[in-house]
Amino acid sequence: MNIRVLLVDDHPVVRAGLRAMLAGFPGIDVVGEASDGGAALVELSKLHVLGEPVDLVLMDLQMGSGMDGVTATAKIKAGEAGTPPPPVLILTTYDNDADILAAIEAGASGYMLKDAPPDQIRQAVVSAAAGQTALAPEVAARLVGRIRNPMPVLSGREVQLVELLATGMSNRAIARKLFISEATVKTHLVHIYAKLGVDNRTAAIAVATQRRIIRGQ
Amino acid sequence: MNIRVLLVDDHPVVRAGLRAMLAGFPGIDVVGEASDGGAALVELSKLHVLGEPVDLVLMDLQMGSGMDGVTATAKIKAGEAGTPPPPVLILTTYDNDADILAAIEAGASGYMLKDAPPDQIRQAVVSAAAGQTALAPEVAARLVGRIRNPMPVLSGREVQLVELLATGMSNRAIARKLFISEATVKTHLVHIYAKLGVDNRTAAIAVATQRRIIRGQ
DNA sequence: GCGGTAATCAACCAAAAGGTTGATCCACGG
DNA sequence: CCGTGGATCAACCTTTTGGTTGATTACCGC
Repeated sequence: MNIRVLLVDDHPVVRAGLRAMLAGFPGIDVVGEASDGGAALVELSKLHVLGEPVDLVLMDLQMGSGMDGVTATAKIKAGEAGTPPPPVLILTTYDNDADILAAIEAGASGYMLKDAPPDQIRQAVVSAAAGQTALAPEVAARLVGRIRNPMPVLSGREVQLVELLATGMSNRAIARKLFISEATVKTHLVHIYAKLGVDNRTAAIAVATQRRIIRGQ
Repeated sequence: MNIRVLLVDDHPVVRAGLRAMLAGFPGIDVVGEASDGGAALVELSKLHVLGEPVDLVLMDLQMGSGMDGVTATAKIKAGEAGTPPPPVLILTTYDNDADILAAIEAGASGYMLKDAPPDQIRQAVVSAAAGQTALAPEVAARLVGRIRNPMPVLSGREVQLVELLATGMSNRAIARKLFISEATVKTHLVHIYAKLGVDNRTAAIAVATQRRIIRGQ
């Protein structure tokens, strides 16, 4: 029985590339495409009622418009497409802590980088479809590094704070955005500064960007 | 006579996608691939001595490693591949002012976005190979908007300030580093905030990074 | 169940940053 | 030669951040 894959990426070029690449591998069939998370949910449900179940969703995290990959992953895992939730394999361009944490938290089964060689992508697809976890070597190394060196590591919430910091938001704005008090924001910041070895928000952004805790662009 | 295209992108997936997409269009042949700018120059020269000239280079600007697209474009236009310089069409993910300007300055004949529909890409390839300029609608709109409403430009000193800002230095530290008073630093910052349309240093860093006034990462 | 960690909030004070006004000096161009 | 804009500085005041202390809730692992 072949692995039935749904592609989700907002770039037609990338969808064509994945389709062409996966077509070269026996045992893998691309049964659908979608340009964003919302379309993916619709496509999943459509394929389900047609009796053509999807074994694996291959999805980019960053979508230019429409529902983003993290949200879509969470909704798929929650069964909101009206289907038994298939594994979701993230295939994206960047490897930073924030993206990886968000994807795993949302229920992704794997995290691969787009510049991976074709065979690595093939293996990841097969593993993820079989219910296993598939991580790119770069990603795996990051996670192992975190475990080996657990002290200077930011919690998920703290990473989220740093991301908002980097957009230039004030403490008040962050508090409103996260529905918490300014006092809590300040507490988080103090912890973040201590962990990163800095004493102000701009230095925290600089260090977090350099350590690839957040993405610098 | 078909248009002979060389693909340059560090993502195998994207190269496969472009190859598959262009294969569907009559009159266009992909005659080579390269994973970065340096490899592109080598490939160009190799195809030249083989008597298989390239009519168009289709290239991404951001290459993970190796020579970046802007440098490669400039070198191709300077004839450093030992060939009559073919037109270079940029096909990339982002539409930043700085990227567009850099590409055009380096001699690119066009600037398209990867999320463009296949037919738009086809038209751009044909136009660029014919020596015309091909701009994505989003890019054209940006350039026109820039002319109509020119963004205030930071002075050299101000850019220098923003660079130091992004390293996380305090006003006092910046003052000492530049041998000026804190008052002067604050004055510069006020001007910078006004020009960038923000009201604090982190937002200034975010905007400056996004506009590629400084480099992130 | 106990101890650790994460997340939440409050009050307070000190330090830094933000905003305003006004001023001097210098270089460059019409 | 006079205006414009860049770079420099000062005084003053308001707002935001940073640093500390202390406390509650909840979950997780042993």
